Amino acid sequence: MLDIKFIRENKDIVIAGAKKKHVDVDIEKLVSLDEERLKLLKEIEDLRSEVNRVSNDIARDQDPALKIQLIEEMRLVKEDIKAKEEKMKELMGEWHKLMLEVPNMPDISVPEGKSEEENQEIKRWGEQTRFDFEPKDHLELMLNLKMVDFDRGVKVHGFRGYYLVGDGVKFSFALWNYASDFFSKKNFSLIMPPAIGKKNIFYGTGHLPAGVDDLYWTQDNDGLIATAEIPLMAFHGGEVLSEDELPKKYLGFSPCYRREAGAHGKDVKGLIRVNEFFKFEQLILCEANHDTSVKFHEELNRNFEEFIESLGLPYRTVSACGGDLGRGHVKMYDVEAWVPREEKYRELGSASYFHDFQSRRCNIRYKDKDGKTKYTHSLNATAVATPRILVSIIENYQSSDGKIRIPEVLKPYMGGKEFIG
RNA sequence: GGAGGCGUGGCUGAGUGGUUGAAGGCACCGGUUUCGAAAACCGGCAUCGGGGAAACCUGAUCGUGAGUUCAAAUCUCACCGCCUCCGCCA
Repeated sequence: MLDIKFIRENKDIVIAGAKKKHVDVDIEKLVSLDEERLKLLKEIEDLRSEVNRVSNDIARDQDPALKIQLIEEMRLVKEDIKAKEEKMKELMGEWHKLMLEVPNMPDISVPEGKSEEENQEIKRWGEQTRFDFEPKDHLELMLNLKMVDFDRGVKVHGFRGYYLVGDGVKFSFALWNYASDFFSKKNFSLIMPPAIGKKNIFYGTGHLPAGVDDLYWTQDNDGLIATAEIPLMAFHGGEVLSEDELPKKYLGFSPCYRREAGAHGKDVKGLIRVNEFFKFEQLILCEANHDTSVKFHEELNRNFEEFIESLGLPYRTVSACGGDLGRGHVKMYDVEAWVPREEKYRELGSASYFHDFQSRRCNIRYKDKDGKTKYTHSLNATAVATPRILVSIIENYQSSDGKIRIPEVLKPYMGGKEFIG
């Protein structure tokens, strides 16, 4: 959520920002609605002020006739207030709806573009893996090695259902333990959040209102989290932190549930796009300063790149274009790993920053050194998402006999074994 | 799931319809005192909006939301949360 004052005073910037993100929202309407809101607010408050004043007079005054007269007068004023409040309620409903739709402003460095096709490559690391044999895809490899069972997965969950079995499970644990150690060394505190959350927390990160159909809902109107980012942001919701406890760095680990409602026909096979998976997520709350946000954004992204490098996966980093950014994002990098069979880079995770867009919605503030209360900035980035990352590891580390060489750094977590299979 | 109790400022704790944004205490900040400190004494100390250059004026806030009333921390209803007991359970 943006500050209405900012929107009011920088209408043109906000309109341009929304346009860059290809978000259709009527800023002109919001601003004129806000003018109306302030005018009505003033009227209501003046009337209330009168009621307050006269009510005190009534309490003090001893003359019963005068009392009755004042009470009668106030009854009329009350009716006036009621009518105006009714109007206000209506107006606020629309005002709020519009406010939630206003996207955060993308950074000037964000490339123009409508969809992910126009994301801009900013870095490449490693040689694209080539084989002197016909490489298999992860599906075939993992099925042969009995790491995954899709037939029974679909039988049980339906479309996008899967079981991880045997070494598929072991490999996941290895990655989780490795990630936990790797990021803990970078001073992130481990958290396992609730995966079921009350509806309001989903507004905090910006997953609502736009993403209703992508989330799962329980009969109690709670939602299943799509990422640990959601409960991690809610963690300090409503709190006022002090500046010296910032930055807060958290490494959340949680199951993630996504309906992938808008993705029918996309990635229908394999482990790239599934309805439930596990993810370690980096999250930072820091002081409200653009340069600080940028610094931590680069740091988060670099952490993730280092992690991928340590696994020896060739990757590229792209800067997401305006149209590919979520509403709350100021800027986002995607890290994409090389998938040999498809001969293309596929997303492994992303790093984003939000300025105070999320903190404002979550009401996370801090007292700065001058004692002023401000909204923190927030950032987050993937640490590792399984089973998606298995796709690129399995395909890049395959040998001609269908075995999978285990990446050096994971060996200690796989009981020292060299190969799967 | 059943029964009961509770929710007031950073903490504690008064307050059951009328100048109560809220007594008292603790904590905190400033001052007096002191070589310095403690103690004592004096003063200050909620948040978020609106108007204003400012002084200041004004609205809202006692878990949340609605209602009754000229007037609500106080009365009514719903919801949320916490505690105790019973049931169920990894």
